[in-house]
Formats: sequence, C-alpha cells, structure tokens
Amino acid sequence: MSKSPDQTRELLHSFGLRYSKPREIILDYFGEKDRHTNVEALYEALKERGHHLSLSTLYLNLAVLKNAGLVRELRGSSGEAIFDSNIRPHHHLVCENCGEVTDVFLAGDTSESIAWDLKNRAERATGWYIKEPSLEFQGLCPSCQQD
Amino acid sequence: MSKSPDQTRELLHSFGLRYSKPREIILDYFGEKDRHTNVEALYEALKERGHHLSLSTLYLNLAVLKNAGLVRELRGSSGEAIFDSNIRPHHHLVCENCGEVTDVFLAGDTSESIAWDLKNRAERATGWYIKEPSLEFQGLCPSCQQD
DNA sequence: TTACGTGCAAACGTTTTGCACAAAC
DNA sequence: GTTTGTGCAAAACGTTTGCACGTAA
Repeated sequence: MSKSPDQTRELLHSFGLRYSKPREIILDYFGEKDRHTNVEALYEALKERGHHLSLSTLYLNLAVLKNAGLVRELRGSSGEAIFDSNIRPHHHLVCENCGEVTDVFLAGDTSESIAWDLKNRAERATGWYIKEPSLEFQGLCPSCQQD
Repeated sequence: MSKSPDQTRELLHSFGLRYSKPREIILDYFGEKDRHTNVEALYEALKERGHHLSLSTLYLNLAVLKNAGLVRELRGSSGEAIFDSNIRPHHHLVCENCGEVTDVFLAGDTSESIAWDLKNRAERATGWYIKEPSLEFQGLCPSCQQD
C-alpha cells in the first residue's frame, strides 16, 4: 500500500525529517511489503523502476531513516549492511551461503519474552545496556541445504 | 599459557594444518587469554611484540584457523570481522559506540538451552538449518553508557 | 620434490566525504 | 533566506587476489 506524496510528507515530518523525493521513493519501496535489501540491490531495484538515486543518497537516507526508527539495519554474512523495513520486534536468519535473510516471528509473544529474558540476564551479568533483544542466527536457507 | 613450538606444531597437525611461524605467533597471541580482536588491531598488537606479519597472512590464516574451528568469527557494529579465541559456546555483546566486545556466559547451561530452544523453534518455523545457537546483542558497554 | 604458506602490491567491493548546486521550509 | 538534501567524483576502508619466492612435509 503505497502512500500518496502528502502522506509521505506527513510521515516524514512526524519523525522530524524533511520531505524529499528520494525519501519518498525509498519509503514506497520498503512500504510495499517486508523487505530485506542491501544497498546495491536497492539501487538496482529502484533503477529498474526508473528511479535513479545515487548511491550516496541511498546511504545517507538509509542512515537517516534508521536513526529515525523507520527502518532497521542488520549485517549480512559478509558484513554488508542490510536494511529491513519491518520494525516490529523479530529475529533474523541469515543464510551463510546465499545471503538471503528471513524474519522469524515465533509463536505468540513467547520468543520475545525469551529474548527479553536473555537480555535482562545478560545485562545483569555484565553491566551492559542491551538496546534490542533481537537475535540474528547464521544458518542455511532451505534451498542452500541441498548442496 | 603459551605453548612450545612443538606443542603448536602438534596442535596444528591434529587439526590437519601445517605448521608455520605466523600460525604459531597468532595462536600464541590468542592462547594467552580470551581475546576479541579485529585484524588491524591484531596486526598492531603483534607488531608491538616484534612480529611483523603481513595483513594478507593474517587474513588468510584467520580464515584457516576459523575453518578448522580454532577461532570463531563475529561481526563488529560496523560490519568488520572480529575474531574470538574462545570457542566454547557463548554469546556476545557488541558495543555500538566503541566497538568493544564481551563474552556472556549465563548461569549454568541455562542460557545455552534457551538458545537451543530458540534455535529449534526457529528451525521448525522456517525450514532453515541454524548452524550455531550463538547470539550477538547490540548495546552499550558500561563506560559508553555515561555519555 | 611437491604442495602449501608468505609478503608485497595491486585490485576489489562497500561505504564515506567534499563540493557545487537544488530543493525544502 | 537559511538550512538541508542531492549527485557526482574522489577517497577511505576492510578485505581479497596474483604472483614470485620460501618453507614444511
């Protein structure tokens, strides 16, 4: 469900950000469905749709949107940035072979409470502050398991 | 407890690897205590001890030692490789501010069984194979919490 | 003696930066 | 009118590679 330019403008303003065309294009892309994409892939995907945003614009705006809390950043198996449009708390599986990323929402809020429990215990054990009890597992996606 | 060259040679052979002086130097460094280091920091630390190993030698050997299971690799908050000499199952906290990494061993084997439980449930929910139920939390270390 | 490890320098992919111009407010 | 965003090109950064030489087995 893509938003109108005016809705996007309001959304950005409500997060304290200026409106710009590139920001609208990026948010439209992410807003369509849950997506995980690295910057190069985003660049290509937008180009295919006729939107030629420079890589520096993408990097800058992804950082801005991330700081505002509109997207999440995670790391692929070789360390590249991957941006996730789903900001509801959930976990990730990253395929070590092909780089594919999938979300995991475990049944009910149980997985969240387990993650919170781990977070709380780790905080007590170490004195650290843990920002987000979101977990990233390395593994193999179904199709890469067949090798 | 640093090993003698002969012990290091045997250790490497028992993992199917050849002995070399750089491998001994790296293993000695990691063997002294639990360490987390990125490649640049390892390079500098070894140089201070009078060991001038090239970066390519470090990268290559860290990959070799990792594949053999003698060290673990994780990712820092900006995506760089960090190598961990402690290969017992445990979790990590990564400081988003200064990059510091600390190990978390939660009381008893409970945290491991929780992690295994999460792993099993995520595998069932998604069809993925999850290699290692080791978790990496992003957060702030005690000294960076004071900012 | 054969396979493998080393160091150097060059190449590589990803991300950041400096700058002149344009757009948002 | 002032502040902020954009695109380009160049630079920076972490990592990998090709190659001639040295070392382990």
